[in-house]
Parts: sequence; C-alpha cells; structure tokens
Amino acid sequence: MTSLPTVPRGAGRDAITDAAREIFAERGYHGTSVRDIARHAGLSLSALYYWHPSKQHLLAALVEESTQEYFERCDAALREEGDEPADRLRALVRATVEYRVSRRVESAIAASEWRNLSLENRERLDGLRQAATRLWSDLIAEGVARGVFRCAHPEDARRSVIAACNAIAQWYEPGGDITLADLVERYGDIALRIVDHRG
Amino acid sequence: MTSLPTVPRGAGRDAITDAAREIFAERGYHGTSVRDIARHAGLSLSALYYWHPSKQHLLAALVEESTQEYFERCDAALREEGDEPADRLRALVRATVEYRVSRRVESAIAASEWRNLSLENRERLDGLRQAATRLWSDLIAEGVARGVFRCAHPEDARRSVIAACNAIAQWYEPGGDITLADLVERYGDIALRIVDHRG
Amino acid sequence: MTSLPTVPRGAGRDAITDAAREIFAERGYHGTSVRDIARHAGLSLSALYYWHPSKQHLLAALVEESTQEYFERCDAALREEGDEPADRLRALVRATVEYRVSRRVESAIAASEWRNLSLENRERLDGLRQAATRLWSDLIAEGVARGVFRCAHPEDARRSVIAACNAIAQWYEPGGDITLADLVERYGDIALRIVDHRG
Amino acid sequence: MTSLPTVPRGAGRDAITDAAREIFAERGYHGTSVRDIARHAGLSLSALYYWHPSKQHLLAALVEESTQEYFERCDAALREEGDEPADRLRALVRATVEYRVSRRVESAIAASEWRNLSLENRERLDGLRQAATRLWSDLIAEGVARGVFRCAHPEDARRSVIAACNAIAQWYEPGGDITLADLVERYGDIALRIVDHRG
DNA sequence: AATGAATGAGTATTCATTCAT
DNA sequence: TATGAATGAATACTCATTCAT
Repeated sequence: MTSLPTVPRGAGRDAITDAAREIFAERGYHGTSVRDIARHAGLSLSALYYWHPSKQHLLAALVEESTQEYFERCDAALREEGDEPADRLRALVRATVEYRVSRRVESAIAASEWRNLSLENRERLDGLRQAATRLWSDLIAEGVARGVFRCAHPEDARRSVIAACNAIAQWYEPGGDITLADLVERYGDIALRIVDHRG
Repeated sequence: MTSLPTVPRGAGRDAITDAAREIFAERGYHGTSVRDIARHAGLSLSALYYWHPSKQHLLAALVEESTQEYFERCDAALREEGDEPADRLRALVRATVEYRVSRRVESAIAASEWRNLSLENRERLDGLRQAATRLWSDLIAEGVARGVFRCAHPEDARRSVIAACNAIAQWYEPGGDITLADLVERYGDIALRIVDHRG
Repeated sequence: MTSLPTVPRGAGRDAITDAAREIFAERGYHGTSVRDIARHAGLSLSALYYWHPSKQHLLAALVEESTQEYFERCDAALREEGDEPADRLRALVRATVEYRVSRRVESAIAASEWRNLSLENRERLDGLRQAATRLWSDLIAEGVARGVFRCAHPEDARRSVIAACNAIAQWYEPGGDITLADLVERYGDIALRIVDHRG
Repeated sequence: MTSLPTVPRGAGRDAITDAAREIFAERGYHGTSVRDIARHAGLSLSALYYWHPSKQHLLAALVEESTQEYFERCDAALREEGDEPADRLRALVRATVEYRVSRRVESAIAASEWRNLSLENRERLDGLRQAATRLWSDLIAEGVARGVFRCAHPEDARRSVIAACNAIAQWYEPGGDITLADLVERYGDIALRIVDHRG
C-alpha cells in the first residue's frame, strides 16, 4: 500500500498521466485497469475521464511523447557533433543510453506496448519511429561509405547496436556502481566494435 | 474468418496448446481470453478446462517448454563443440539464432510474457533461465581468461550479444532473401566483434 | 457537426430549454444526457444547473408548458364558438391539429415522455391533462344528448378522434402539399363521421 | 418486490426474453438496464449475455417477432374473408384489436421503441412494417374503387383507423366490463364510419 | 473426453449532479 | 451569471472459471 497523495485541484491531468505511465510500464496495457490508474493517481475514475477520453488515448499520449522526445534527443545530439562518423555514432549511443536510463519507464512502454496502440495511432506514430531509425541507418551508411566502418551488413549492425542499448533498461539500476557516464562509454565502445570501426 | 479446424477426438490437448501459443504471442497474455483460445482451437471452453487447469497454467507450460528447449539446444551445441572460445561462442550464437527463428512464436512469449507468470511459476522457472545465461557468462569469462576475448566488460558484452540475437525475432522473415545460415554467420561475426576477439 | 450558437449573456435559460426540447423529442428522456443538452445549447454543464435544478425538472417544465398551452388553445377555441356541437367539435379538432403541427416537438414530448415524469410531477400535471380530455367528453356527450351525434360509445369515439388527430404529428411534413387548413378540414370530417353526425 | 422465480436449467432464454418484454414495455429501452432484465428473469447478468449478444439485439428480437406476428394475423384474417370490402375491413380491425389486446405488451414495444432500434435493424424490419400498412391501403383503395367506401382521403382514413385501434392498448383493461368481442364490433363500426361506408 | 449453461467479479465508459471559484 | 474540475453510482458488456450432464 503506497500512501495516496491528495491531488491539489487542477493538478489532475498530470497526476493521471504519471500514474498511467507507472502502471502501464509495470503491468502492461491490458494488465492495467483504468481503475488502477485513477486509484494510483489519488483521483476518482470520473476525473480520469474528465482529462482523457479513453484508456487507448492515454497510452497513445505516453507513447507519442516518449517517441518524440527520443527522436529529438538523437537529432540534437547529432547536430551538436562534428562530421566524424565514429564521434557521431558515440553521440547517438549517448543519446540513446541516456534516454533509456533517464526515461526508463516511458521508454519501456514505447517499446513493449506498441502493438496495443490502435491501428490509427500506430500509423500516426510510425513516421516518428522510422525517422529515429533513419538517423542510425544514415549514419552507419556514411561511415561505411567513408571506409571507417567496415561491417558487411550495416542493417544488422544497426539493429544490434540499438538492441544492445535498449536492453540496458532491463537491468540497469541507477544509483548502483555503474554511472551513466560509464554506460555511455562502454556501449559506445561496443557500438564501434559492432560496426567494425578502424581508427 | 479463418475456418476452424475440426479437432480429431483425443487431440484436444495439443490443439489448445497450439492455439494458446499463437494467440498469446499475437496479443499478449492479458489481451487474450480463454474463449479466444478455445474458439481458435475449434473446441469448447469446457474442453479447454478439461485439459488445462487455468489460463495461467497454460502460459506457464508454454514458457517452461520454450525455456527448457532453449537451454537444451545451447547445452547440446556446446557439448558438440571443441574448447576454442571463438568456436564455442559461434555455437551458442547458432543455437540462439536458430531457436529464435524456428521457435519464433514461443520465444516471443517467453520473452515478453515473463512478467505475467505468477510469482510461483516465475520462481520455479527462474533457475532454468539463469542456467542458460550462465552458459554465456562462463564461456565469455573463459575467453577473456585465455586472452582471446579482450572486452573490458564481459557482462555488457554478454547482454549485447544476446540482445542482438533476440532482436532477430522482431524483423526476420523466413522465406525471404536471408537464409538462416546467413544469419548464423553474420551474428557470429557480430558476437566475436562484441567480445573483441583476436585470432 | 452543427455549429454551436454563441449564447448572448442572460439568454442561457431559454437556450437550454430549447435545446432540451429538441433533444428530448428526438431521443427520449432516458436517451438524452444533460451533457448533450448543455452542449447543444452552447453552454457549460454548470450553466444548465444554474438555471434548472435537474433533468427531471427540465422535462416537467416542458411537459407542463405544452399541456397547459394545449388546454388553453382548446378552451379558447370553444369559447369563440357557438353552441352547435358539430361546429364545436370542428373547433376542437382545429385546435388539436394546429397544436400538433405547430408545436410538433413539444407535443411529442408530452405524449411519449409522460411516463418518465416523477410520480410527483405526474400527479401535479394530471389534472390539466384530464381537463383537456373533459372538454372532448363533455362536448360529445352534449352532441349525443341533443341527438346530433349518434355514436353508441361516446368514449370510444372520443379516443378515436383524439388518436387520429395526434397521429398527424408522426407523418405530417409542414411545407409539403397538404396545408394546415386541409388537415383541419379533413380531420374535422373524419371526427364528425366518427361521432356519426347527422345534419 | 415480486418474488423471483427460480429458473430451471436450460430455460434461461425464454426467462430473459419474457423479462425484457415486460420491462422494456414498462420503462422503455433506455430506461431499462440489462441488470434489471436479468434480475427480473431470476438469472445472472452473464446468463443474459450467454443467450443474447446485446441489449439492442434483445430489443430487435422482440420488435421483429411482434411485427411479424401482427402481419401474419392480418394476412390470415384477410385470406379467410370474402371479397366484400366492408367485411374485409372488419376482419383487419378484428386482427388488429385482438393483437393489441392479446399482445399488449409487445405491441407497445414495437410502437414506441422503434426509434431505439439501430439503423441496421430498423432497415431490416421496415419492409415487414410496410407490408402490414399496405394491407390496409390496398383494402381501402379497393373499397373506394368499388364505390362502397366514399372517403375523400383514403390515406388519412387509413391512418385514423389504425391510430384508433392502436390506442386501445393504452386504456383497455382485460377482465373489465368490455369484452374483446365488444371492442371488435365497436371499432369495426368506427372504421366503417371513418371510410364512409354505405351499404 | 467433452459439452451447454451458468456465475460473480471485473472491464471501460457515461451518468446526473455538485463543488470551489 | 457563469465556469472548470471533480465525484459516486450506474451503464453495457467480458472475464476466467465452474457445474451438471
């Protein structure tokens, strides 16, 4: 029993979004009831529906925000970087790792609840998702073109690097021995090995 | 409307297990109703309960079988191999990739429905899961000890290799251009780069 | 999407009554939500409750106004008429037909939502309803007493005439080929035949 | 509190249909909850859904059965009759009155809940409804053609006769002073006067 | 070895209404 | 003279499961 916060008037929207994020992440979309969410938020069921038209909408909003933020972090990281492919790959890894760690909960939702989005929502958000993927693909292609990455199968390399970074969310415990900076360095190294980078 | 198969008398058990496998994989545990499973199996709801005590039991059986089989494939692959770490790592990758591809559906269930196992079942199956993990860890540790793998962080390497192999299930289409043998070779290469293998 | 009217300040009461009338008529009392009414009126839900204490009150007010007006029209029509029963019957038919046509919407509510009035409201309004009925009964009785109406069962005649007139609301389309004056004449004829009038 | 009957196993379907009929008639479609129906039937809510897919389906089934039966009674009554229009009109009145009285409850539903049918159901049942109407129209037209009915506006006559007969359901109390045979005779007379029949 | 009929607890969502401002 | 935010009870419907046969 976690103690239920008393929600100040007008703060309902965020309380509900926060609660939904936590419980969706913990139990999955179908394993979560809107009652659970409302209770966890310290509000009535009706208040939930005052702010959000449906459970599906709640999920879509979380996934959208998360997907959007991920893309923006990656995009920003690349724009701040020079044009050396190795540096740029490290930048993308850093953005991804930082994202998976600092937004662990919502990134888990975006990853595992994608199939529970309605067809409509899935189509709407797919472009954003692919845009993020393309950042990786283009970058690796460029490295290969320049001869600094030598991997024979760039798409497999890309998927492997992303999968390795994503998996961090499943085991990493913030506040433990390993710092975020450690992670960034380690997974940057791994990524460069995966694309077979030669200085 | 897929035509429902007429189940031969006595074949009920398998028909139900097969149906559960497909639908759990497609919609997730909580997104699946026992009615869906029974209907898909071409049997009555009561027949389902004749063969299986509960929905949870059905899930646990699938996860158990899948986890068991994975471990055995890995174990067998290693036993057939010599003691060269690189070869052994390739063997483990081969076992994993072949497993993810040939048992794509059940491996997806084992991966994503783990949290929906009851505490009891989760504890019961956890040993098996860890045993498989240990095969990887021990192997990489051995490679490092021998100086043929030079990765600084063997656990991160292990997680990355496994994550890369597992991700195959999400995109690979059997019957397409890429053969299973291609995959095994490509991901063996990637794995060896991840552990920083030097001939 | 019908465009919602902007309600001038102070005109809220009528806007709500009008909206309630339309929607109650269209979907029935239980098929209508107060939210529908407020939205249709272009006002907030709270504004509705500022002006009207409850949904039930809203219905009762509409039924009352309608029933009252019907009685007054009938009463006035009779007072303007001489004492010839046939003329008086035509006058009552005219009042009724004109009412059903010009107040089609509210008369439909009064007719079909009567049962959804609270017991209290039903009892309060019943006297008014019966008063209108008595106008018909007394008139027909008078005609029979004078020997100009020869129907053997005056109450059945009364119910039949009223039913015939009321039914007009279900099919008549104002602005079509049949004018209101046509209707008044046709249904006056029918009424006189029903009571078996002999000049 | 009416005592709830214990429903024998297997008799659920009828118990629910009967209960739905009664409560829909009493409170209207939207005024009735499926819980009310199940409780009234002496069964669980789930049993209701075992037998009927939805509340709407329940309504449509009742309306369909009622509309169908009404048409068949009218059709049968006409087929048993000779070709004299006056006799045939009396036959139709008899069928209608008997129907309204003996199937009072369902005929009230068919009359007042028509608008609560889904568009789909309404379209499906509309043909049946019109077929019944046509029996009346054709008959009156025939009487007019033969010169035995002299009404100037046959459609208004038709509507009036039907409205008069239908209204019986609103006031008639079986078991009172007036017998069904009385009603049939009285309303036959009224009908013949409405169409202005001359022997 | 299997079924048809039934259940109680739960689902997402909407209801009429009220509160604080 | 209004409103935005909130509520508790109800809504139609589905769930996993059990019972009698």
